[in-house]
Amino acid sequence: MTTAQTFSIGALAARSGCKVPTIRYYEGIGLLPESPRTEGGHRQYGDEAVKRLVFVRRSRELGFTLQEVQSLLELSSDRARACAEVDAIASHHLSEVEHKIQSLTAMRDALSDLIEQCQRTTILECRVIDALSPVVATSEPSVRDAPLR
Amino acid sequence: MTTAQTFSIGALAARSGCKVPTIRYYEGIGLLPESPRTEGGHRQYGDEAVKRLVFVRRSRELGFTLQEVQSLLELSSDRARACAEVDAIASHHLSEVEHKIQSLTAMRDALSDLIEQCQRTTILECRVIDALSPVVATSEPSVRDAPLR
DNA sequence: CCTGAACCCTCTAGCAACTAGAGGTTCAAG
DNA sequence: CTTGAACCTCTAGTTGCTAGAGGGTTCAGG
Repeated sequence: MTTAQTFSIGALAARSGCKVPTIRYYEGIGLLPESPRTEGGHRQYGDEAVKRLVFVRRSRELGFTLQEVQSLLELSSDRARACAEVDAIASHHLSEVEHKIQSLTAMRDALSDLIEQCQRTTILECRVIDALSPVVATSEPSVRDAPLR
Repeated sequence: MTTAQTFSIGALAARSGCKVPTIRYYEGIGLLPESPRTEGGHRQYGDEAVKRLVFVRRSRELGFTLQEVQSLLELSSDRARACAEVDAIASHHLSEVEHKIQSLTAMRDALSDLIEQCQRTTILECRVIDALSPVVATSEPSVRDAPLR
């Protein structure tokens, strides 16, 4: 007899690997459906909730935004549908991740260069501070044109 | 005669590469000192402000938090001080950056594996959805123990 | 001197994705 | 029945800005 078991939000948290407040938060923003309640108002869950929540957690671990997770969840429920949209979301996300890796790598290289050069003496000679400190034209607004943004 | 020139927040933005609201925000949180004002209440800046702001912008580009930037600014003003603290901040930040790179790289690898495996058919066979969807024990709370947090 | 455009002002609210806390209620074991 | 753990809601905080409303100032041209 595998009767449909229900369990509390704490148990769901333990089974899914999410924290209790996070689950409530997800429900609040509509990522999880509102659960049935006990008479006293406590949330009750079943195995479906665990599945959905683990799906969310894994997606989050891969760096998908909650918006993307929402879309993935919707798409995943329609099993006959073409998975091109899933692919599009994943590919787009992949390129964002790659972009982040690139800028972090650039940061890392710049930082380690700086740190290496620093001879651990005084601020006066610190390469780190040096590199951050700009040399400003003594008075006239000559740099006015630079369209930095 | 290089008289001390003053200029508006817009000009400071142009010279520093920061946006106007960002400058006001920095002032609001105490990262920049309150500037003098014109009679009408407009902020007035000089070259010092440009230096400080470019320092901030460069630090931000290297990924330092505003807290860290604050500390770096304070340290940098004391030119006789040992730069060990600067080094500590930078090194700590470097290790955080490296850590982020690692987790993003792991994400990237997992994602590109998934996407590669997906044969662009239907959701039913989509590897991406597969990988995200958990296989849950049919009823009993057997996984209860996992102390994930 | 006056007008009008371009700039400036403050204040509030919003984003992502939670986390923390206050203050109160329910559940389940003993 | 009592107790303490777990649950409830609600608000506010985090980071680093950005956007908007609703207004005031500045300054060059006429």
